[in-house]
Amino acid sequence: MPELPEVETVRRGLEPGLVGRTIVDARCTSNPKFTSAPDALGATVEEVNRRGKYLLIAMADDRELVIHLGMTGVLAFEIDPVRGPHERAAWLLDDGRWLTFTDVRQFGRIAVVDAGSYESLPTLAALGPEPFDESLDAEMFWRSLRQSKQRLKTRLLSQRPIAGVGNIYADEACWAARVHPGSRRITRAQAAELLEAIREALAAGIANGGTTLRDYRNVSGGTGSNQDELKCYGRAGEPCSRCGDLLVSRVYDGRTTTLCRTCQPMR
DNA sequence: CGCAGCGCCTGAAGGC
DNA sequence: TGCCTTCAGGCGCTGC
Repeated sequence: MPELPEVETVRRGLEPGLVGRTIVDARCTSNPKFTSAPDALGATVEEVNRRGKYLLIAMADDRELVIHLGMTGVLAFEIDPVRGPHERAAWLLDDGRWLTFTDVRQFGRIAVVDAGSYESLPTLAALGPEPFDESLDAEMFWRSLRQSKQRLKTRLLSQRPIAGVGNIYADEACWAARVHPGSRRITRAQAAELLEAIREALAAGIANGGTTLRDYRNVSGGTGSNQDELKCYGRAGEPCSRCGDLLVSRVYDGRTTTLCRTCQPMR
């Protein structure tokens, strides 16, 4: 499930091959989530940017090609792509290569919008600050968390307090910061610890080329290695590497959550 | 307006 | 072996 580190890895892989290229052909399937892909036809790519989990491909006509990978979206450069059953869209570049978008579960999304106009993508329009934005400090983060009565985990996944955190990195960061993901109120000090833990977890994810549990691939088809470094996510039933107590699994607002009851007390 | 709940979607895995 | 059920989960949408 691509979260910020996976999307950033994809962004870095796309950038050198995409900037300066003009889109000369395009195709898509009939699922409305992907039918905007051909709207980028004729445009020249100026920048490959990212906000949270969204790829924002800036084009010379002041529009943006927005791509969200959803759960199983994979972008790849290919010379002569086999149009497999899961290909949802593809763009032919003026150097003869195709950029293909495959997405088994079709949770991804493609949109072409006027630059910065995100009304059709409400989560992007209301996205919180980038994790590595220096103007985001612990006080601001704590205030944003406090604004809501939602559980901490749910609030993090809303993308409002901070952009780009999904289920994996939320569990990892809460574990590292010793805060309970089901908590509805955390202290200023806990928020400071959590912000630092989120930054460390995401930075590690990027450094390791992302987390590949099943579907995630970079644009070269390779896997990441961060799955080998996870301390909490997906390890329910195994001993906590910090205290030895068994990690447990909970469901909060429909999201499976792993935590250590000893290291992460509710208060 | 905030937020809980649901639906989308398919393949893997587990139960019988 | 094969059928059926459950699960994974980000985000958009609906309705309270």
